Amino acid sequence: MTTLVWFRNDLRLADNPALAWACARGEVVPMYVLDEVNVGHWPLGGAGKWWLHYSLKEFAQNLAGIILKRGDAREIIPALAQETGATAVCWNRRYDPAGIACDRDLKELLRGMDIEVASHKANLLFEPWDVQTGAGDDYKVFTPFWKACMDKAASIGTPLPAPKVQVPAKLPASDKLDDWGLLPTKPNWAAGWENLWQPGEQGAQIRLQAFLQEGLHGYAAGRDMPAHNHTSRLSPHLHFGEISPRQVWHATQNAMSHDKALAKDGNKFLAEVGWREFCHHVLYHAPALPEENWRKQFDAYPWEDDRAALKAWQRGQTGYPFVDAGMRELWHTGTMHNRVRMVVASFLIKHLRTHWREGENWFWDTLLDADLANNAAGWQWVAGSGADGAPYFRIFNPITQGYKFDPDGVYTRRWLPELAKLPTQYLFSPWEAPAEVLAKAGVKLGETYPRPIVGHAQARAAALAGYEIVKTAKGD
DNA sequence: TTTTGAGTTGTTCGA
DNA sequence: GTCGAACAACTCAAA
Repeated sequence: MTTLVWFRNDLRLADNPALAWACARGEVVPMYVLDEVNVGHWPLGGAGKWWLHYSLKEFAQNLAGIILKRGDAREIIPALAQETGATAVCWNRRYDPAGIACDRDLKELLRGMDIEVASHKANLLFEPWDVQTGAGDDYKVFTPFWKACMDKAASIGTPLPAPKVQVPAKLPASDKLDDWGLLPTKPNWAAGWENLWQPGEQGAQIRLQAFLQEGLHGYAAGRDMPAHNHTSRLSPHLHFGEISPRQVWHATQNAMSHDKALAKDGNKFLAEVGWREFCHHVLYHAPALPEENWRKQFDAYPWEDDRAALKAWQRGQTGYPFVDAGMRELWHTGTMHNRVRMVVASFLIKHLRTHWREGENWFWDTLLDADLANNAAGWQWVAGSGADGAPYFRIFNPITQGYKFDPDGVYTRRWLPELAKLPTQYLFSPWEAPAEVLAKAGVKLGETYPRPIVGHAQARAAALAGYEIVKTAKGD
């Protein structure tokens, strides 16, 4: 019996329930659809396209063939099922609103054609509808959510091995990956990225093992220091499903069981995986999360619309070195350290009083790990409009944050070579440096590096004043 | 139903 | 220089 396996963000052989299910039935026709229709407001961003290209390239090799099609999945899948004589179609579930709607339509369509349809849990540890409060509601605060998850950790189960995949000798015609134009050309802003990242299932496993061996010990404290290698850097692999959260969970538990000293770091890391679960939980129960304030009172916030300021932020030219370092890391590598993400997001939202959606859009286009749930929930969290959000008065001081989390200035100097010779004392606020110090470091403010586009104290006061308006606004 | 305790990641001010 | 309190009240979740 032939099964059509529709791969989406689950580009892996191991621990892939849909693939395992299909293999148990017989022959497998693997396929991927570059669907630019069923995406809501969120067509794949530039960085994501780059990753997808290489991920698909490796995946096709591992599978010994995959059918690539571009277009509306609701038309392509039924047609291909018919062409291949598949008696079943299966996939792993996704949780974005447009994807859910598409899958629902397809299910009905295929069943009407007398084709069996099976969807599987693969990309989350816990289905969003399976985690409920005592009253049967969805969770809105992380800590009790994760506690409820941990109470049923036994349900996570064991990762599945990679199955033996029988692909028919003759597959229907496929697009050529290179014809999809997923890689940037003019200009090639991703030059050298292949040295930084290894997209694909193998790269994901290598990354996980490297993290468990080199990064996990000391993770709880080290994860906040952007100059150190204590973060897992698994997020793009997880986003594209080259590794499953269940594999991450088991490997981490395994490491913890062999070294009791890893308990604190391991649980902290798993809680971060828990935040990924929480973000998906929130998105599933509030599908407008990427577009609308989760707390309606924030509709009253008096946002600024300063295009020049937004551009300065995007380009890493705000005059606040810690912020600019992060934005340039993002542009040059397709990622940004988590601590710095919070600082740059706080700066855009609170210092520049720019709507969080501007930041969300920029991250969506430039982050390799851009993920609808994580991105939306993260930005709303910083804005204070989201689930379990930061209180309004938490306004990161971009100077203090630099001193605190990049005490030697290693990270900041790496991304701002024009300030490399500045003593650390002035690195995070060069405008405070005496003229002779600037001269000695070869810094000309306003020429080699910008003056701050806003004053910290002034911007902070303006942000707080904005929240006064939110405070008096009615909820829904 | 009502009550109670708690809530990822911070900053500033004044004693 | 260090340390605790204030920054608001609100919403959430469970007892």
